[in-house]
Amino acid sequence: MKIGAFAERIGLSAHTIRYYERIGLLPRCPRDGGQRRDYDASALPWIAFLTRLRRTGMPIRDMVRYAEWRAAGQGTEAERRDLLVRHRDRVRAHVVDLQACLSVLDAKIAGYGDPPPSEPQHDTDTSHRRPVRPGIARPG
Amino acid sequence: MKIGAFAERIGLSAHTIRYYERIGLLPRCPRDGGQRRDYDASALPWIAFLTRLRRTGMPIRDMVRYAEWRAAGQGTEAERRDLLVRHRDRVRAHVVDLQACLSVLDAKIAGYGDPPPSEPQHDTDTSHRRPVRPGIARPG
DNA sequence: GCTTAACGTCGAGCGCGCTCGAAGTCGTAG
DNA sequence: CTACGACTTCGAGCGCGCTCGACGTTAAGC
Repeated sequence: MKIGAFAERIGLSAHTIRYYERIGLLPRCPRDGGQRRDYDASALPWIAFLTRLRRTGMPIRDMVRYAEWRAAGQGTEAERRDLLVRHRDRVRAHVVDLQACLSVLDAKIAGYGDPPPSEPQHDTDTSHRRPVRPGIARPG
Repeated sequence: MKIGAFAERIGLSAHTIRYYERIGLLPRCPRDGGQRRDYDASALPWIAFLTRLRRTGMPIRDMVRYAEWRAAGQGTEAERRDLLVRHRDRVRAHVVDLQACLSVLDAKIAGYGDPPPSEPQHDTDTSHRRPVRPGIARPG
């Protein structure tokens, strides 16, 4: 599988994949005839895990450390585990914070009242909505 | 309250506060004797809300749009509400994704097994931990 | 009056995570 | 044989959200 098809499959650009290989996130991949990258499905789980680390906000330098430990093989399990545990704890705290922010957002939105039905809604059943009360002016 | 004290109180740098004012996130604040910014507590709720928008990942350009609508006053409630609703929906989706990633992380960490008790733990009660099973080698 | 620290404006710079373009190589379709 | 498009390496550039430094002014304490 060439890098273009692979990129499309995993939802990254070919540029990004080469960049990841360059900085050591991805191991040097096998080449066909010595030049062009040729991927197979065995690379997918690792990349999927990497993208999860990214989406959860792990800095790339930490991902690189993890990748180095992984490449080093046995003897690095404790470090890898610690890194993941610390990351998980940060992510958990972040989720808690986001949820708190969400309730603030909900309150703010409720303070603006229901939207005017100027455009017909796709969902025409409004029976579940709370009655319209004109919003009281607030700071913000 | 001068900008230094204010900055310390809200947890932003004076540089950042001036930057926020420059780009229109904060209204031009009253000056003492025409020059130096003089804040009072009435600015706090708005800044707190702004920092929540930031922490939840709203781009600054959207925050500026919101701030402009807020400054424009009445007649912009629908726009403000829509912006917040769209943002809230993105944040909700993000939280869902983070939670999914967290369970992957948990599984990965579990795959490394319990950490070796080389350092004495602060929590010496280990009765709640699952029994030690040597980790099975896995990719990653 | 003098020192000093906090303030002011302005614009440049930084760290991050890509993103892109240039310029060349290769393999296959027509 | 030719054209094309996907690949290669390399290094520069970008968008974001600050962050900082230079340099001048000003108010407060001694």
